[in-house]
Amino acid sequence: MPKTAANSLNKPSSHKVTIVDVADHAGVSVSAVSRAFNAEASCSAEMRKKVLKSAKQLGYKPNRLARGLKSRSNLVGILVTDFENLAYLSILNDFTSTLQRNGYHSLLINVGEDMDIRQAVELVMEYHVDGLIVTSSALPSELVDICHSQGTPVVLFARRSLNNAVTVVCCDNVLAGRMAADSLSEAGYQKFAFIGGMEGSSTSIERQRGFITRLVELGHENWQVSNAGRFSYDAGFDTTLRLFNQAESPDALFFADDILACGGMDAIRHELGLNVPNQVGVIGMDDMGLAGTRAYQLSTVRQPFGDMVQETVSALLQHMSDPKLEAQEIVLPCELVVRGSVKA
Amino acid sequence: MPKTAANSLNKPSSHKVTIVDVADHAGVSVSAVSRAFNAEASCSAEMRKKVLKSAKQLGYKPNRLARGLKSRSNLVGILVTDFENLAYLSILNDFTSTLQRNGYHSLLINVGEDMDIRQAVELVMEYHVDGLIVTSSALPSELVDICHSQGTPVVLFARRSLNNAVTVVCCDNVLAGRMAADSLSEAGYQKFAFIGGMEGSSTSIERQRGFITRLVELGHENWQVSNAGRFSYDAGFDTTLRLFNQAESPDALFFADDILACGGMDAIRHELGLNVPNQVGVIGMDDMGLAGTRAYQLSTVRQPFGDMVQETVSALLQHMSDPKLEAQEIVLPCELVVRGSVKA
DNA sequence: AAGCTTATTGCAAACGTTTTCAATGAATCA
DNA sequence: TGATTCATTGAAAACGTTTGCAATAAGCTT
Repeated sequence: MPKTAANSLNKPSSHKVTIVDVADHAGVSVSAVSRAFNAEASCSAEMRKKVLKSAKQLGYKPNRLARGLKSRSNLVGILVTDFENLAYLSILNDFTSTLQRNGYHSLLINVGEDMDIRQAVELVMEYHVDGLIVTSSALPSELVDICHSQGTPVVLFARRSLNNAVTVVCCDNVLAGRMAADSLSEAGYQKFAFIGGMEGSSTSIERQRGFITRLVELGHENWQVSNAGRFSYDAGFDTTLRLFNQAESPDALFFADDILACGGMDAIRHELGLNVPNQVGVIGMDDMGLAGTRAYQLSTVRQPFGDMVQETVSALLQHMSDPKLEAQEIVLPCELVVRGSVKA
Repeated sequence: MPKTAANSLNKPSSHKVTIVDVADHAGVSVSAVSRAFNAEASCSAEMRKKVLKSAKQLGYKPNRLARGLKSRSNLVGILVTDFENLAYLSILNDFTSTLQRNGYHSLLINVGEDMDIRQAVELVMEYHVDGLIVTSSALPSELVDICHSQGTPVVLFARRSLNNAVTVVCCDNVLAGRMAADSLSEAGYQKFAFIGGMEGSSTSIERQRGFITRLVELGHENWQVSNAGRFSYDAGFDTTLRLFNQAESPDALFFADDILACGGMDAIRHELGLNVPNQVGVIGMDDMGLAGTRAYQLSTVRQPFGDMVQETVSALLQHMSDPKLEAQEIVLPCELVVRGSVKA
């Protein structure tokens, strides 16, 4: 006899047990049960004890959807575009665990081909999330307004905003570029190149600006800019190859991203047969795990992702508890990590 | 004057616009509006048109929490432990986008320090998810029962189960181990070692079993097993070093994971100064992006994660539309990817 | 043309919580 | 002791949907 999944009668609490079942069993009102489950509500210790006992006996678990209808959903939307950047795995790890530790849970939205940023925002609003985190992506101020009009706070992660009505957490990408320029210049390299990632990416543009500006300040005139089009190993590899096939090859490269830099280094070493760091100096950005391996020993400008996540969640929590808190811009410092890809 | 976020009156639809506002505006019943928004419901074309027009004018968006109270939430829980394995970024990318394409959204739960697997399952049930995906983790049959008793289908990803009441999608890890053994044996290596990942990980154990069993079948007697304790670069590096400091060093290594293998290769090349593949042969497992770089050129047993994700979602959707569909075990084939870390 | 199916609509009852309000009783103060 | 606060509780009204049921209208069949 094929048994259907839903009607097994093995457990004492067979089907769905609700708040009223608990109330009946404990001989108290529904409101009392509700209050027993909400720490901040007014409820005597003995009442709470009695209710929780009944709840445990019956196997009661509150329905978060129903709760969300009247109060908060405990859901936070996380909008992610950057599934190409390996650093995002650990970023997601940090976001989810930090949010969970604070009693919130992650509605992860993949904004890409099938879903643009505005659809994504509208979607999470339909789920009545208590807060929204937008990673590495511009957010039209019109969408910020939608969120604010519903009382939903938003924090932008790793992305500066033109719109100053929204809180952002990022690092100083311009400064990062300057640090790379200083480091390569000090090491004695002469012919510089910047290799950018995705076309129009604001982070890429800022890093480029800092890098070039600083080179000019230092009196260098031999520099060029190239664009890989994407943040990927292959793009870094190919673009670097193209760069060295031109009339004048550079001898110092700053890549907008570590994965680009790894691709570039492999092209330089294994395809062009040049020595890093003696013939060519290389600096990446982010300090993802791969950068520290013996195979690459990549010098890089470390982006403090861990701290950035903490700051982002913390800012979001603040905005949630105080809706009239005003937007702020939190800029964390980058750090140059010196390894073997630049001359001493 | 400090303006509170929620009471701006710039937009025609200032506060929350609900289904009854739309009904009033369109001059129809609430039920009609509901049906207009649910494709499968009985509703005339003109009615739907009229309703959608009003809805758009008022800026109405259905409340998914309220909907979830009576019917489905369109939420799928994804339980992840493996934030250390870089392959999971692309896996998450595939899961979220595939689910979205089918109208479902991802409640991503990080099961780790603060939240064990049973808390995670109970949590997603509180959100009344329509389905549950559990990645690389054992699921006690008691928890499977909880889900089934609520009518929530579950699919295990990349993990075989002792419990045959639950659908699983995985690859044949034993066969993977056998393929690695065949490849290293054919290349002429003599002294074999298997380096496992996390203690007790079923995938690690199965790969080891296949590897060793096949070696024995092929008549080899010189083999050993070591355990890195984790699936990480450093663990692979250190464990390999230890292995070569023993009396008899191996000349052929099969690692339970690509990242372990990369750590191991770096130890062999840069610390021990040995040549890969001439002095030592190395095979990894998964074929994550890093394996294909010029720096590593790692031969590996490819796990078809993309297909596995598709099969997982597809199986979940089937279970959701037909609750009495019985559990199945979907085993996808692995593939040996030959690169430069094994002699020709 | 009368009866029969079928598609469309509205009414009202869920769905499982939270929260306002008023009521009760205990405790504090003068 | 009587008046006053204060904490605790219950009743009932939301919260914004979906859906079973009955009613109506419209299209077919004979």
